Amino acid sequence: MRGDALAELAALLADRTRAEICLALLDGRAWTPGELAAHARVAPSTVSEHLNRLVAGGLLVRRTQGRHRYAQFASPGAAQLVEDLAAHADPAAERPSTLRAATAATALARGRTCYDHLAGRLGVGLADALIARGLLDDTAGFALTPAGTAWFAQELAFAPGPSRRPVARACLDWTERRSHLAGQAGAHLRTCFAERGWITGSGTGRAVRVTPQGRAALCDLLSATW
Amino acid sequence: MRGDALAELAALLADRTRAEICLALLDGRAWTPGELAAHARVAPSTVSEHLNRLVAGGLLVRRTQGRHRYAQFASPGAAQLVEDLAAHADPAAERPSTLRAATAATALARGRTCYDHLAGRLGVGLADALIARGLLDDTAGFALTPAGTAWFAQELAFAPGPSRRPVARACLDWTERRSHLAGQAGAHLRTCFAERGWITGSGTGRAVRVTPQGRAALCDLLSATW
DNA sequence: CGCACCCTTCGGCCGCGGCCGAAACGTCGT
DNA sequence: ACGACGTTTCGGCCGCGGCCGAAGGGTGCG
Repeated sequence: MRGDALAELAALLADRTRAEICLALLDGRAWTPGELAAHARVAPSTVSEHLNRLVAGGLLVRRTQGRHRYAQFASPGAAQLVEDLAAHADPAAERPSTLRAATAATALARGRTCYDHLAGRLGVGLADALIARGLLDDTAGFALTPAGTAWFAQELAFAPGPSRRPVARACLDWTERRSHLAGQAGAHLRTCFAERGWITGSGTGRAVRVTPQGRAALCDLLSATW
Repeated sequence: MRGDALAELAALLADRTRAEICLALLDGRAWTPGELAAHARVAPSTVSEHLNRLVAGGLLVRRTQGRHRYAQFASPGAAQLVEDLAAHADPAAERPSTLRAATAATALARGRTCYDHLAGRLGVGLADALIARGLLDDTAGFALTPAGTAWFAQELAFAPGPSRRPVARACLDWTERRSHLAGQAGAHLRTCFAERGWITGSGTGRAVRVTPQGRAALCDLLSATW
């Protein structure tokens, strides 16, 4: 293979600010340019240019939502690459990872929060189940069907608030590469499930675990199994 | 962790010439600056500076031998890092690797030639066995003991040639991170073993396999098992 | 012992690229 | 519709770093 390709890829991470950005993104969240600028202590315009390069290089993708343009990893492989490099660059930070991060990573992949809603395999699985039952329409983004609106109201006591925030919205999942449910309905799932004791935050991070009661309830409610 | 460390590591590979060097070194051989300069099409002085950076960064180590100063990877982990990056930079080149390179890599780690002598676990194991039997002295580099000289002459029909090349020399092994036997005696082991049918070159590369007869003979000769 | 060769260090040139501020664009909220 | 805000593009500055050629060691060979 040509060295140019390798050098080009490495150059993406060979800048302090871009490295800082990728390290921040390693938490799996999607960050806005403004957040990243504050985090890396540079001007927003600078971050914008860096994001352009990282996207062009295939490491990141952008998702535009209102006046925000979130950035996140393009693939688990890209994130993995950054993690490998970071581990080699700072072996000390790897130590606590060896066992803990491995389980933490699988826990995050299993289920986690994404801002205020549920993501990971749990989030994607929920969305799949809702679609399969005809409660969620995924033909153009995500939208609750009439049956879905009724179901949310009856089963989960959900009534859309007056906010302009969309009721249902598709949110691309980093680990699963598929969409999970965000928006008011997505946020309601999280709070409602937590109130009913169906899910618990496991550990300090954003990982989420389904309780035995939750497993039974969800199985009953959606014919879904976790 | 700080982004600086990650950026610094990535910067090592973020240059076309350095990337070319590392890619060349991926074959496990130790290259001279001159060879690398010809390979990368730059002046020797340029390569020299690049090697300085790569060594300072911990990716490479140098081994000086006569008027040559060979460069090779500092550790299997460093080589792995470059391979990971290269695979991500050029996924097409990865395809033939998936199965073949995996087995090839283990084959190389098991036994291979290093210029004209034996390396890998095979080479390191041979050196260990010779030391254990008091035939090879490793207190200051490698040197044949009187018993070793007699043993090489009797068992392997080895007589040192008139060349100025040292009879025994330690050669740092890339995969094993320990020394194997080079020099006239090391080269003789290889040719003699091959003549007797104890080893065969497996495949097109530099991988070497011990034949069943070789296994028995070596076990008999050195109480060593491969 | 001296020549030839390999490699390194040094000095200088040049271009790439990161940084910022100003200005343009689009979205949200009133 | 208008102002506020988040983001991007553009222009310009500056410094880092890759490149080479020349000069200076160290090693091997005759």
